[in-house]
Amino acid sequence: MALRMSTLFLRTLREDPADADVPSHKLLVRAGCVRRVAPGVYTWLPFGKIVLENVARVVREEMDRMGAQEVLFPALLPREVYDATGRWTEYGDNLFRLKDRKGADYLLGPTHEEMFTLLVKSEYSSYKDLPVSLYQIQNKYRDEARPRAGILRGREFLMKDSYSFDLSDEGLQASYDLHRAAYVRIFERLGLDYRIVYAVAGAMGGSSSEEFLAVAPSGEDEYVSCTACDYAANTEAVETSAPPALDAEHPPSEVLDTPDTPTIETLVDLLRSKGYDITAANTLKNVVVKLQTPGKDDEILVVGVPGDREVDLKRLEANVYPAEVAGVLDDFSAYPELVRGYIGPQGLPESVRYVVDPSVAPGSAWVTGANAEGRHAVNVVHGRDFTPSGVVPAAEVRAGDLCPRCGAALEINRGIEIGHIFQLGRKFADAFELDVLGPEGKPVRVTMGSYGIGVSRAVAAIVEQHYDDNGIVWPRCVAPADVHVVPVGKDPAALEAAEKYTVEFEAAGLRVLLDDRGASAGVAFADADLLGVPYVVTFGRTLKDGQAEVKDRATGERTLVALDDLVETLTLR
RNA sequence: CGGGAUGUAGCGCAGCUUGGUUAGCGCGCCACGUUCGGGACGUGGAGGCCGGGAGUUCGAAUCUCCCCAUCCCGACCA
Repeated sequence: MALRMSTLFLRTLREDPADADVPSHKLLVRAGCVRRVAPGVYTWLPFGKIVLENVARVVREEMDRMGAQEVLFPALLPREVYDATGRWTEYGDNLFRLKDRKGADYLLGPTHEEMFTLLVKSEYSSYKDLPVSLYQIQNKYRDEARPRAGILRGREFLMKDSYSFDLSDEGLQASYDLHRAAYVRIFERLGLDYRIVYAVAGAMGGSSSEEFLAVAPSGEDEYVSCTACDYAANTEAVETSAPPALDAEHPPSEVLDTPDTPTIETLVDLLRSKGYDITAANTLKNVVVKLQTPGKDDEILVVGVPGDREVDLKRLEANVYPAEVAGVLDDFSAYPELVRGYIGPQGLPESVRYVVDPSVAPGSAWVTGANAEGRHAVNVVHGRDFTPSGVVPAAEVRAGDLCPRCGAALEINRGIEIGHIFQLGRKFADAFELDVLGPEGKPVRVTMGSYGIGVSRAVAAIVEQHYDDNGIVWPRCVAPADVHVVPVGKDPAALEAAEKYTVEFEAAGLRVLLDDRGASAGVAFADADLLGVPYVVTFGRTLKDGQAEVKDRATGERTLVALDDLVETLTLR
C-alpha cells in the first residue's frame, strides 16, 4: 500500500532542532524519522522505521546468504551469565543494571558473547556440528557516559551481532573471511563509502581485528590511510615502522646545566641560544603514565617519545593490554626518584619500567633529562647509554607520517564505526569450557569469532553521506519509497492522475509515497526534498500535454515524461 | 568526572542588563474566506507551573542562593 501523506504519522520540521549539530541528527528529526525520548534514546516514527527495517533486511539477507542462522536472545539477562566472564564487574558504569522484585540482579545486554557461547555449549557437543555461525538483530543497551549526535551514539541501539564457532584456527580464519565478505556486500548495497581498517582487539581479547568505517567528518573514529597503497588503520592501531638501527659514532654523552627548562619548548629555546642546532624532534620526552591492571596494584610506566610529539594515551593503551592507562601522573610525591621535567632514561632505577616508541631507534642520540633538577644530557644514545625494557607504539600519529607497508605518506580522516569483525579466539570458550568431542574421542576447545554491525547507526551513517542543503537523499536500496508522487495545482485532474499512477506504479512493484495532503506546491516540493525519496513525480500543469515531471532527487535533474512511459521510465532506473 | 553553553507554547526564538498592566514573535495547529508549480494571504482562535526549590521585594521570567536537566568539548567507551 502506498504511503499516503494525508494520514501518514509524519510531521516535518522547517527548522533544525536546537539540540542537534551533526547533519544526520538534524535531518532525521526534521524529516520525521526519529524523536528523542531521553539522552541517547530515540523513538522511530513510521517513516524512519521503514528505513531501519530496510537496512536490517539487507543485513539479514547477506547474513543468511553466507550461511549464518538467526536467533533472538532476550535483552534482559540475569547477572550470573556475566559473572562467569567477570564482565558484571569489568563493564562498570556502562552496564544498565536492574533488580527484579526478589532483589535478584539483572542487566540489559550490552553485547551477547556469553549468551551465544552458552547456547552453543548447551546444544552442541560434537565436532561434526561445527563450524556454525549464529546471529541476531537486537537492541543493545550501554549507559554511555556521553551519548551524542542523535542516533549515531545512543544508549539503546539496534545491532546485528554474530559469532562463529570453529574447531581450529584455520576454521576461524575461514569464518572470519566469510563474514568479512558478507560485510563488504552489505555496505556496498547500503550505498556507503567505507574503509576497512586495522583495529585493536582491545578489551575483547583475541587477535585479528578490522573495523568498517563510514567516511564522515562527524565520525568519532580517526584512521590513517596510505596515499599510495591500500594500508588503512585506526590511529590507535597504526603500526610504526621502526627506523633502521643506526651505528653512527656519537660523542660521549654530556650533562649540561639547563635551569628552568621543565618543558620541551623551554629546553629547545635555551639550547639553541647556547648554539646547539637542535629542534624538539631531537629531544626525548619522557612521560610518566599510570597503569591499572584488573586484579593488580597500580603501577607507573615511563614512556619515551620524540619531543615534538604527544603521547597518544589511547594508542598506548591499545598496546599495553590488559592494563589500562589511567592518565598522566601529576603527583610525583610518591616517586622521589623521578625528577619532574628532567627525567631521562639513563640511570633510572631498575624499579622504574621504561619503554620507548618505535621511532626512538636503537643507535639514535637524544637530548633528554639528566634526572636532576635543572639539568639535561646531550648525546644520550639508545643502546649505549640506556636500554629500554620494551618498545611500545605510543607517539601520536600525524598526517604525513610514513606508511609502515610502503613508506608513502599517510593521511588522517574520520569515520563512523559501522562494523567490526574480530577473531575472539578461546577467551569465552575458556570461560564457559565450551568443548566438543573431537574425532579422536577427546574434547576440543572451540574457537570463536565476533562480528557486529550497528544497524541504527548505519541509518545515521547513510544520511551523513547522502544529504544536501535541502534534505536527505536516500539511496534507493534503503529509501522509504521508490517514488514520491506530488499532485500540484487546483485542477482536480492533478490529484486524479496522481491517484491513478500511484496504483499503476505499485502494480509495477514500485513503492510509492503519495502527497495527497492538498498542500501548496512550495510545501509539497520542500517536503519532497527533505524526505529524500529518490524520484519525485509531479502531476500538474504538464498534464495537458500528456506529461509528468520526473525529478531525480540526487542530481536535481528534471525531465518531462509522457504519461504512458512513466512506469517504464521509473522501473528501469 | 573536568571545562563551556543553554533551559520561556508542539518546534525555533525574543524579553532578563535597568523587577512593575493580561509574557511576546515566527513556524506549526483549529475555523472561515481568498490563493494554487518552489515553504501564499486575510480575519478569528486554541495552546505557557517562564526547568525546580528556597530567598530578597509591596511586586520576580527578570535579582540572590541551591538543585535538576539538556547540548557541546575533553576524559571514558565490544
